[in-house]
Amino acid sequence: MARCTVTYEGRLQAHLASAVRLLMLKADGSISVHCDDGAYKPLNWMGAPNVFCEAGDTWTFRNARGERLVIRLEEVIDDRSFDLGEDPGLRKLGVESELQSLLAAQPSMIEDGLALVRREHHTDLGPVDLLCRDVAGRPVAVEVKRIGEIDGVEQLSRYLERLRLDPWFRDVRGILVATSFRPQAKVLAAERGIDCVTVDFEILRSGDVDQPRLF
Amino acid sequence: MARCTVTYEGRLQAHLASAVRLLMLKADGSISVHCDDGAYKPLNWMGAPNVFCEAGDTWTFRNARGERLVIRLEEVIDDRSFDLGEDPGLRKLGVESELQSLLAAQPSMIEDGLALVRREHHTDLGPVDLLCRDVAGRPVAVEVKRIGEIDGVEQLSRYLERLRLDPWFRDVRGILVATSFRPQAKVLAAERGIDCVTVDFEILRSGDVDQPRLF
DNA sequence: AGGTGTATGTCGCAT
DNA sequence: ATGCGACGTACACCT
Repeated sequence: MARCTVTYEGRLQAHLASAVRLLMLKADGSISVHCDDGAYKPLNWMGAPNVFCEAGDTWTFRNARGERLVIRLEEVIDDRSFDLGEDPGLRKLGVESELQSLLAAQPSMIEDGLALVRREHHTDLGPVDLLCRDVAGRPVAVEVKRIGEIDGVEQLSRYLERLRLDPWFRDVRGILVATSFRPQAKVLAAERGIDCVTVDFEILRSGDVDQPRLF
Repeated sequence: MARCTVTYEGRLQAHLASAVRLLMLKADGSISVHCDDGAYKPLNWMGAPNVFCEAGDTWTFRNARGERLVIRLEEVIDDRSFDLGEDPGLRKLGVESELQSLLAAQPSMIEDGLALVRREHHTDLGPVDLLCRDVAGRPVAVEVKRIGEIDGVEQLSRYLERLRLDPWFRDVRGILVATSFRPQAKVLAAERGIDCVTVDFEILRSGDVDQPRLF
């Protein structure tokens, strides 16, 4: 805890005038500067790896990209150090990768009779989440999102455009699957001839045999 | 500083097994949980505003979106409180807004004879950064980015598509201006008939009369 | 090292 | 409240 000024020069220039702030120096060599508002973002920071240089009351951190963080300490109010040890880390459920594997195991939840051909099918522009075949034998590119937004429509559009250059996928159609949709995404999807399908995590999990449990 | 377990349920489910961590409670009521790695992201957090409930060794934070963060304290190692006061805040230079105003003041830096018609011209799909007219009198939509990426091309494409529905802008062309470009962005821009122009902050600032200075 | 996609992104601004 | 774009986005993953 210290009264300090902070200067960052790198992707932009930033300056913090003198005030009392929390300086957090971590085991990996990273540094962050926090004020008394905002849970998530530090005011300023420098990630690891960086080169630390102490000169009098001035701390300088430099990284490989030529960025520089300079902290001038005017008054150290409190200085404490703790040994935290290794952290077991965060276990997460309900992210896009889980959604994708649940849907890969039960593609008929997307559309009646839909069959999985391949997961993460590679195109020049990136991977198609699920490549399927519908009940009529027509190829279907499925893009999976937690939330259906305009970017997801654009992404699937690019994949479809690229796939259709291949005679095998000339008549491929697209489905955007998500747990919820923004209105604008639905509008754009309709314009592009892409179907939007809403799915539910609970229902998908209840239909899958070996579902993980957190608690 | 405390040995604790943490559970979050909201946009996803997350769980942290028992370990020693830094719990940061700020003046705005926000809470964040930090381990000994990573300058930027907390392991878990709940922003303000939220409702705090203390019951024995268990802290619960709830927000309006129905998200819930539960911290179970197993051992408090250190508990300190500091008054930081108001922070003067971060002053920044070199962000997109500065780039846009520099270019608005000197549109000829984008292309010879280019003249500004309007900044932030509104379309149904969002604002066009700079609406201009070229030396031949043809309308030009300019999208300004610090870094030219594929998203910027998509964004400008959407604006152009929408503008061209208006007879006044039937023959509008697009220019993406940035201080640097990703190769993929240039490829997609070429496909879409969009020009890419690279500019330099230093040169733009030197051509502008009242440029701000941080230090 | 560079490109791409995800995120409990956050944050600010306009509607 | 929601939509939308910027951010030193960070971060994991892949080539």
